[in-house]
Order: sequence, then C-alpha cells, then structure tokens
Amino acid sequence: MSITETNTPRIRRTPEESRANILSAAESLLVEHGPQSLRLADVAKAAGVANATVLHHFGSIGAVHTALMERMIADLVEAIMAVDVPADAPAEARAVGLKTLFDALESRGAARLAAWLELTDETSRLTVVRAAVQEVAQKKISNTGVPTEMAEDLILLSVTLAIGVGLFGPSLSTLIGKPPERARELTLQMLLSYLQQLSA
Amino acid sequence: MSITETNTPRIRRTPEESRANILSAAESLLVEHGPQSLRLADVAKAAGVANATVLHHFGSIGAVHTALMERMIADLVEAIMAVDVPADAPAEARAVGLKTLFDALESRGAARLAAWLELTDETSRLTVVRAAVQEVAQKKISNTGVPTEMAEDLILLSVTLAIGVGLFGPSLSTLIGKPPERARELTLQMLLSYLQQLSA
DNA sequence: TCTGTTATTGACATTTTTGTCAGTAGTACT
DNA sequence: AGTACTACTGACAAAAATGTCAATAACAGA
Repeated sequence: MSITETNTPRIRRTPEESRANILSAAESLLVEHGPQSLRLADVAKAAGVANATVLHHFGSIGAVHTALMERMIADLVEAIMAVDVPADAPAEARAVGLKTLFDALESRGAARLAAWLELTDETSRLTVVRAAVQEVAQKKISNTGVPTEMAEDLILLSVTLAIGVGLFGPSLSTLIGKPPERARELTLQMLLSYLQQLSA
Repeated sequence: MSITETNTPRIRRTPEESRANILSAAESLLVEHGPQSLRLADVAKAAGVANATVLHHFGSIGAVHTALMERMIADLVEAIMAVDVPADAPAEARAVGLKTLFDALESRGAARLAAWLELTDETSRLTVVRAAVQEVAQKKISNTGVPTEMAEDLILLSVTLAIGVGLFGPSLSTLIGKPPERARELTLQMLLSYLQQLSA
C-alpha cells in the first residue's frame, strides 16, 4: 500500500458562490446543448463538482432547473428594464432602443430560455414568468405617451418578434444561405418602418 | 388454477399502420406535453401498445424521435407548398396567403417541432431540415415575379415571424392579458402593411 | 493549536428508462 | 384444418439517471 494517495484538492466556496457556479455551468449547457443536457451528472461535471454537491445546494435536479429559470428570467428582466423604446421620440432613438431589445432577447440564450419554458409542461413555473411580465409591462407602459391599449399591443408585438427572431432567426437565415443576422435585420427594418408609419 | 385467463385481445396492424399509429400518438404527446414527454413508456401507452412493440417497429426510442421529426417536417412542407403568397397579386390575395402560412406554422404543433429541432443538439437531424428548406425555397421563389434576392428575404422574414409567433404568440398574448391570437393579428397586420408599402 | 461548522465527496442505493428475448396469437395462404 | 409468417406481448435484463449517507477536509473562531 505504498501508492501515494492523490487527494483531490477541494475548492470550498460560500453557498452563494457555489450555487452561482453551478447555475452558470448549467446556463452554458442550456445555451450550447439544450435543456436535455441539463442532467445532474452533466451539470456537476460542467461546474467541476461532484453530483452530491449539486444536490447538497439545490436538493434535486429539478430545483436546479427552477433556479436556473428564475435566474435567467431575472437577468432578462433587468436587461429589458434598461431598454427604452420611446414611442414618441425621434425615429433614431426608437431604432436604437429596439435594437437593444432584440439584442437582449437573442443573446445570453434568452430565446433558448423562452423556448424551454414554452416546451416545458409544468404550469407552476409560469408564475415566475407572469411576475416578470407584470414588472416589465407596468414600468414600460406607463412611461410612454401613447394610450395604454396601443402601448400594450406594441410591446406584445415587439417582444414576440424579438424572441421569435432570437430563437429561429439565425438558423433559418443560415439554412436559406444568408448570414445569421439577416432575419433580425429584416425584422427590425420592418418594425421600424411600421412604427414610423403608425406615428404619421 | 381455475382462474379464467383474461387474454388481452390483440390488435394486429400492418407495419405501416402500426408505425403511423405510434407516430401519431407521439406527435400528440409532443404538442401537448413537450419533447421531454416522448419517453418509450409514454409513447407506447399513448399508442395503446406494449413498449416492446414500439421497439419492434423502430428499434430504439431515438429512432422514434427521428421518424417523428421527419414525418412532421414532411407534413409541414406539404402544407407550405400548398400556400401561395403572390408578391405581385392584389393585397387581398396576399393577405389570405399569409394567413394560411401562419396557420400552417402555428397549428399541428409545427412551431413546437421547430423549437424542438432548435433546442436539440444533434446536427445529423439538420440534414432533413435542410432538404425540406431547399424543396420549399426552390418552388416558392421561382414562381414569383420579384427578384430572387428580395423574394428570399421576404420568405425568410415571413417564415421566421410565422414560426416565432406560432410558438410564443399565444402564451405571450395571454400573459399580457389579451386573447391568444392577438400577437398573430398584430404581426399579420404589420407584415401586410409593410408588403404593401414595399410594392408601392 | 484546537474545535465546531459545514461544504465537499466517493461509494452506494434507488428509481427511471431503455432494451432483449422467448413465447403467444392474429392473418394469409395452402 | 393446418402451416408459415410475423406483429405483438410480458417478463426480465441492462443502462442511465437521480438521490442518500457517512466520512473527509477547508476554514473561521476560540
């Protein structure tokens, strides 16, 4: 028994750090390989910890999924809250705002998150989304000069298109032999032109 | 041993019928509960057959997934091929065509299929999609009067929006407190208005 | 330096999911 | 009827995924 034991050096983090580390790893997996890759072993491996560590901090793999959804939604809300698409401002400002919105919903796997939520059955998770939507809608709608009804419609339209384009745009563009950002360009162009026409 | 054996009456189908029966059941599961519900036991139960029967016809659950994707893509291609959105015809005809396109991509879980493909890693499956796109694009683009480049862009735009709206439209509309078809209405309205403007 | 706390882990147990196989039972054909 | 073919099935085996537990090891505070 003279074989020297290769004690694996342990990294000890605070619970918050550890949770964040695991969730970040899981987020990468989600974005790069899809929801079906969020298995316990895979998440643990990506985070560089043992399976049991993941369970120690979250209790179950399902809880990891929920926490990841919540974290990504929170990030997304924050990103969207930072965007301003003034309906009554000059076209130039609107264009910038919309572009930022599309960026926010395409990058960071936000579209992936949305698709995951959409395809996932469990309605319990919808409450989180609902809360986020409330938060965004409330702030966004109040600070425009247009009537509430129309503001809601415009937001619904913009967000739906942004998420849809964020998820499918790159693939479809590539499939038809165009640069991946083509669908987004076309959509933004149309959306801006439409808004301009409305305000005329 | 006087217990009367309750022989389960067997249904014997042709291989084609059996495969179709299983795939239909799987499709329902996909549309109603998402890809994660496409487990062997669930598919078999939904189809009303034993697990082993599914494997007898497909070999593995993965093969069922592939076959389902291929069948749904084929159906989708057929549906799209039947649509005609003449770029040079009166606005009325265009509106009808686009509406049909949106219907085709929202119903039957086409949007669910697209999201599933998008979230699924395996690139091998992309070849099927690529072939389908080639088929549709080739026919669709040649029979319009507009330049190829622009026709491609318009198709890319329409299809991207249709799939995006088909997947996210109903949920987002509902979340913001509107009827589920609202996002689609808004998108169609904008798209038509934009096309009209282009041709002017 | 000692001690309490707890994040971490490997080994193991449990559950879930997939796949195998030999036998059963419809159906067509003789 | 009898027979060949094979769709079909239950029972079982294998694999994969999740979860449990007791022991270990960082680290803070005494």
